[in-house]
Amino acid sequence: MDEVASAIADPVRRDILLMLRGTTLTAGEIAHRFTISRPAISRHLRVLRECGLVRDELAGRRRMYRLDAAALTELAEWIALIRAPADWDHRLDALETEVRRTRRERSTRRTAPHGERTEETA
Amino acid sequence: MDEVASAIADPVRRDILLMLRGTTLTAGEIAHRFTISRPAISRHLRVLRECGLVRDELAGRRRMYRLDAAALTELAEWIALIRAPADWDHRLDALETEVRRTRRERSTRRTAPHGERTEETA
DNA sequence: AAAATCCGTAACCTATGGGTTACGCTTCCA
DNA sequence: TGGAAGCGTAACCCATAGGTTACGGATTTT
Repeated sequence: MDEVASAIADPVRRDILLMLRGTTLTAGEIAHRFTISRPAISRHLRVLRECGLVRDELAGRRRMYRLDAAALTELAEWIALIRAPADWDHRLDALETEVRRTRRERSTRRTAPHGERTEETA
Repeated sequence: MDEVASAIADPVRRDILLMLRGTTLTAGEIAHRFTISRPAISRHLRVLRECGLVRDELAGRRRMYRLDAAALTELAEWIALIRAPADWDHRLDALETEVRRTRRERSTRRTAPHGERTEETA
């Protein structure tokens, strides 16, 4: 967990992770979006690799990178543990509201996966 | 956000935050639970103070420390953003179930669920 | 086959982090 | 009122992080 936390403590690495959401990019494509040197990016990528936040795959002379968000789970759970005691009830209310709103929004934008359950009362 | 992330990247500081859940402790009480020197703990506490994860208050010749979990919000939201795309619908289902279950459990265990429901921004 | 491309590694420098011991300032107490 | 208690700070040491330039090893292209 130490490694993951210190990995995302760097703004460059956070930006890399953000730009990998949904896509896969080559090392060169990533490096090209920063002003710092390419070797610096290469080492950032190594840090992300070694803590599991990123997976790489050789494709010819290029190397494709993709996000692996599962590496964040442990840290997310620790943060949840710390945040839990504070203002529990209020946050649960807000959370349920948000969950309902987000799912409703998604099921109208896409095709509804399973039955409609938007009218249940708590 | 950099500061918060790098603060919780250290296991000693994570332990300090954990032991501050729910209580307030003096610097001495905290230091006494570790094997490393007291000045080292003092500096860890300073790091936590300066990034807002901890609040301190002088009480005579002692200094009381308490957790301030709000400092984790920004980082938690960033992590949520990264984790969001994966398995979105399924997690929303599970989340709503858990929210409902947890709140029901809490309102039966305690006296009343907040007689007044204040304005919800949703 | 030779050259260009893609990308990691090595060597180097400086800044920062975390530990230690020594010290100093308040505050309590006998 | 003098000494002990509680804590932060300073000075110091060593390891690590992050940047740079120079280099090397595959793969593609011409």
